[in-house]
Parts: sequence; structure tokens; C-alpha cells
Amino acid sequence: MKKGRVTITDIAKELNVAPSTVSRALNDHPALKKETKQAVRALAEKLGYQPNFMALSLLRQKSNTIGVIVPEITSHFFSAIITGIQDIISNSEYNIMICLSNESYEEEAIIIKKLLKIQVDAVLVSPASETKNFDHFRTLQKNNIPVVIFDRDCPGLEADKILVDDYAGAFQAVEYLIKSGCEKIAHLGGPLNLSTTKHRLQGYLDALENAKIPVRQEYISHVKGFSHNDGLKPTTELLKSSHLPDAIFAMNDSIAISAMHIARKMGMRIPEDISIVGFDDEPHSSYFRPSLSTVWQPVYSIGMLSARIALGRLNSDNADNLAFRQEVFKPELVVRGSSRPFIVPA
Amino acid sequence: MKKGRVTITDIAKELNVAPSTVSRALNDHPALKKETKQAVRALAEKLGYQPNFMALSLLRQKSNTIGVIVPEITSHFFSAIITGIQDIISNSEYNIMICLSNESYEEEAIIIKKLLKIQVDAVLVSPASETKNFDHFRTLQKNNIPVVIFDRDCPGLEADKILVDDYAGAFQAVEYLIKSGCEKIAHLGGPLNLSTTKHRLQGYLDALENAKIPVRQEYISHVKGFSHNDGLKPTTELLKSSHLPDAIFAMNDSIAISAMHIARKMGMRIPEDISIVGFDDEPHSSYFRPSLSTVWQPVYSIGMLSARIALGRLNSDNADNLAFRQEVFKPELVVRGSSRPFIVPA
DNA sequence: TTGTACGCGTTATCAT
DNA sequence: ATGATAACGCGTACAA
Repeated sequence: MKKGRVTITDIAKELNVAPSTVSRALNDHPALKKETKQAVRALAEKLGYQPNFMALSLLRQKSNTIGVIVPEITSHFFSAIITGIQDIISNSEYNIMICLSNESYEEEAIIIKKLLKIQVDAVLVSPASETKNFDHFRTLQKNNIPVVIFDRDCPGLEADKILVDDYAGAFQAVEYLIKSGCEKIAHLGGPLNLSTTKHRLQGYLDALENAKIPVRQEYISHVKGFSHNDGLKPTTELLKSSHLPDAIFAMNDSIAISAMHIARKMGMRIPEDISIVGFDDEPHSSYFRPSLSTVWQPVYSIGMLSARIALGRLNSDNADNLAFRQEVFKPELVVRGSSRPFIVPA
Repeated sequence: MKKGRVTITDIAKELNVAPSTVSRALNDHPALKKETKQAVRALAEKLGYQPNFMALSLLRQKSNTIGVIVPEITSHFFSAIITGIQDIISNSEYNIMICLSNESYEEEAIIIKKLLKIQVDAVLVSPASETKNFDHFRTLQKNNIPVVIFDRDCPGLEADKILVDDYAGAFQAVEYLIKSGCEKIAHLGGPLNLSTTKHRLQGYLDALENAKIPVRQEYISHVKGFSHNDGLKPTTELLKSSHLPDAIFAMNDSIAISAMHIARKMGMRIPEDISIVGFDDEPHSSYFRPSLSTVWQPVYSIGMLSARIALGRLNSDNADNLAFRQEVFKPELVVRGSSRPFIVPA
């Protein structure tokens, strides 16, 4: 009796053949007698033989692992993207390793070192909000590891990119607010170095300009964070000012919801006194009262496409020569109860 | 010039020493001349040497990977647990591989085969709601892979378990509803083979009995799923009946929120006409109007403790002999606006 | 103090 | 049709 797992050598000994024969039998090598093949397979089955993944990895210099780096997973946004990635990759030969940067550049850099160490075959990444320098991603590329950027762009970095047209989404949202009769529209934005929030701000600004509404700096604030609690203070300050806005366009649903919360606490009616629009269309947003108007993003598709592109790079031999892909998904405004009704003319 | 990564052999050649010497220098072997050690380390540094993870894995027969299986990650509950797990494990030498069962027994079994194949060193798992047989977990154990069960219990399976006292949480919630004056309390429950929802149902039943309130079967329904949409139909049916309940205890926040939605749609006032209490305390629940009364669970701690216990098994040599741990966290009722106020006497 | 040889499990190449 | 051997990169028992 032998301890440990059963190896091809074990099978070989038992059958009085060479290990290489066993290997060939298991891999369905054409030049092999039917009987030997069958005998080997039968015994392998009986002994519960499992190929040793690490030995193969060492031999092929390939970990069969794809790294995925996201800022966090507690929001529906990233968890849904990851679900999309999983669903594609779990049907491939690859495994996926999910890593959380906690929006920290430093942690992101550490993660990349770790992924380099375990020799991942590809990396999908949505950079931390702190990240301004992309050299750590370039390091991956220098090691022949394909990098796919999703959701948050890295200007200047050459890589496959799956993005969302945040500018268009924001523009559409603010244009709608204007058409519904709002004139004093505030924006609760995010970090300026983040492509997504930067573009949302730009969409807001351009929609105002397009309607010849002057931009007022006191209507724009930059929230330090992405969750409910982070929106409370900025909203309070905004609504305490002498010039009350009649609408708020928030950079995401969580902030929009905390804005709704504060507005109501201060005695304002939604949407009669103030319209509120978010971004992301998180599943619970439609269950608020009033239900939250927001901008929907194809989260699941973003994940699936990112994964598919990564697999494409890994499977095609001439992958290196292929031009980088840049796909931009269109978001969609979803009008609900937190903003004044307005039928866009067809 | 050589392609590929630099290995200890490369360093050895360049320095005219044996590979083993390089290995020893890098591992700070005591019996080695200071100068050789320094020379090797200097060159290793210069060449950017990185130990080959796969070679080490093969040598030690250890993947340094811990598998984590959860039903899904889009709810805050599991994503927060995973964040807790990550935070502990990322400070160890281990990597973590997150796998989604999608509440399916079949997928769970496939995942376990995959984890077995890559020879994970330990597995943390919260079983799918479909899972009734735990032999696939036992298979892991037979392969000397420690299994840590969290949140959802596996009756009859001997393993480390990190659970929550769902019974107490439910009992507390329903007892509170009774004391606040509710008499016709309905329950929107989950699958009966799931320990969590089964215990919540039992807590509900016992709290009623404890108050000598007869149980009415038409007040109990079993929701097929865990998300908002799944709660709509059961709630509608419940509230269409001739015997209207004056309270609903839902098995989780999402279902509670869809119950609030339907109740309001049918013209009921919350909490005047009907009290609603959920379970989980998802972050957005406090922002609903009225804010949702619910039962809080220490999600992050569940994750951290599960990870710590797994690491403990992996690091101690006599781990096999150690008795299995079973930790049960206490949940806590959080009374908010969706249920009638009631001050519990001190 | 350092070099040699072997093994971890597998496959590919060369030989028979 | 199948066996022997080398190689992937590293650590270590043994030899020197």
C-alpha cells in the first residue's frame, strides 16, 4: 500500500509498462495498442487517478490561472461583473483568482507582485481609485501576461479595454433632468483621476452647457468614497446652502440614495422639490420609495466580454500581434419615481 | 542572452557555483560563506530573480491555495464574508480561489472536483441551498484537505464550523413583534433543507408558541430564491388572503423589501397596518423608508474567523488530531421604522 | 564550505 | 507499439 496520490508511475508498475506508455494511453495517443490503452484506463479509473496539476504547470510553464483585480466586491456592480467573468472562465480550462485592492494603489501593486509570483497567465483589472500610475500593469505586459482593463480606463496604457460610455450616460441623465424642468442641477461626483467619475462629471458639464445653463461650482462636490455613508455629509452641505438645487445627479446609486435620505430629512419632497438620479441601477434601487431614477450599465456583459477577450489572447498563437480591442458599452437611462416625469418625444 | 525567467541555475552559472549553493544562499543556509551569500543575493537582486512557484508547489506537493465556495457573491452577505476571508488570507502565504456554486448542488460538486484537481490545501464552503448530501465534502477530507463550513450548516458532517445562531435571531425578532402588539405574524421563509432558513422558521414557530399564539399554516410560505423578485409573488398571495397578517418576518432583507413594496402597493401603511422585519441588515436597508427593521449578522467576522481557522489547521502539525471547532455567532435585532416601536424593559 | 545526485509527476523526443 | 531519457526549477541528503 502506498500513501499519497496515485501517479502514472504507480499505474505503470502495476501493469509492468513504462510510465510514458501510461501517459500515452491517458492522452489517447494514436500509435498504441487498443488493449494496452484499455488496460491502463481501466486501472486508472479503478485507482482514481488524477493528473497532477502542479507537475503539468511546471512542465508547461503555465499556471492556468487568470488573475482578477477589483477595488471591492461588496457593491453589486463589481460582484456582478465578477459573476460574468466566472461564468465564462469556469467553462474553460482556466481557474480564476480574485483579488481586492480596496481602492488602494499600494495594495494593487502588492497584488500584482503576487500574481507575477504565481505566474498567472492573464490579468483582468479595474484599477483602484487611487491609482494614477500604470507601470505595474506594464510590468505584467513585459512578462508576456495579457492585461485586460475593464470599467475604469487607464489613459496612456495600451491594452484591451472594456469600458462603458459614462459620458453619454451622464449627459443623457442631466439632459433629461433639464427637459423635465430642472434648472439648478447639482452633481455629487467622485475622484477626478478615475475615468468613470471624470467622464460623468464631463457629461454633466456638457449637458448643462448644451442647454445654456451656467455651471455653478457650489453645485459640484466630490465625494470621498462610493458608499451610502460617504454621501451624507456632502449632501447635507449642499442642501444647507442658500441656493438650493432642484435636482441632484449622483455618481452612483449609493450616493444618490443617501442624498434622497438627507433631502427627505430636511423636509424636501422627491421629486416635487428635488429630483434625484443615480448611476449603476443596483437591484434594490427600484424598490426605494420613490424608486430611484438611474443609469443602467450592462455589468454582467462587461464581465463576460472581459473574460472572453482574455481567453482569446491566451488561446490564439498570434495573440501578441493582434491589435488591442477597445469595446465601449452604452449605458441606459432608467427613469423612475425619484425624478419628475417627462416623456421624451419620439 | 537567455529568454524566459531567470532561475537559480542561471545565477549559478554566472557565478561559477552549483545551483544548490545559490539555493542555500537564497534560503539563508547557516553553513555558507558570507561572501558567497552576498554575491549570490546581489546577482539575484540584479537579475530580478523570482522563485518559481510551480516548481516549489510540485516539490512540496502543496499548492498554497485555499478554495472558497459560496452560492453567489452579488448579495452583500457573501461578498462581505469573502472580504473578511481575503483580509486574513492575503496576509498569509496562501492564495485564495473563489468559486460560485449558484446555489446548485451539481455545480458545487464540479467545483470540488476542480479544487481537488489543483490540489488546494484547504476549502472554506457555504453549501448551495440545493445541497443535501455532503459526501463531496467528505471526499475532500479523505484527501487530507481541511474543510471549514461557514454560515450554512451541514448536519452530520464532522468539520470546523462557523455558524450564526439563526434560531435566536428569529426568535428575538418575532418575540419583539409580539411584544409590540402584533398577533397575526406571517413568515416568508426559505428552503427547508438549508440550516439557516430552517432555524429561522423554528425560531418563528417557537416564539409564537412561547406567546401561546397558534401557528397558522397560511401565514407561512417558502420563497423559491433569495432576491427581491422572488418575494413578490408569495407576498402578494399572502396579502390577498382573507386573513390579513399584521406583521411579516422575512428570511432576509431582500424578501422583506419586496414585501414592503407589495404591502404598500396594496395600500397598507408600514408599520401602522403591518410591521415588517428582515434578516441580514444589508447596508441599504437602513436607507429605505421606513427604514427596515432586521437582524444583524457579523458578516465580516464570520469571514475572518473562518479563514483563521483554516490557516490554523494548515499551520499546526498535529492539526489532524485537533477537535473540530464549532463557533456560533450571535446575531442582533436592529429595530428601525418598518415595525412598531416598542421599548424592551431593561 | 560547497558540489553532486536525486526526486517531485508529467510529457516529448529519441530509440528500439 | 512501447521503453528509456531528459527536462521543467527547486531543495536536500549525501559526499567531498
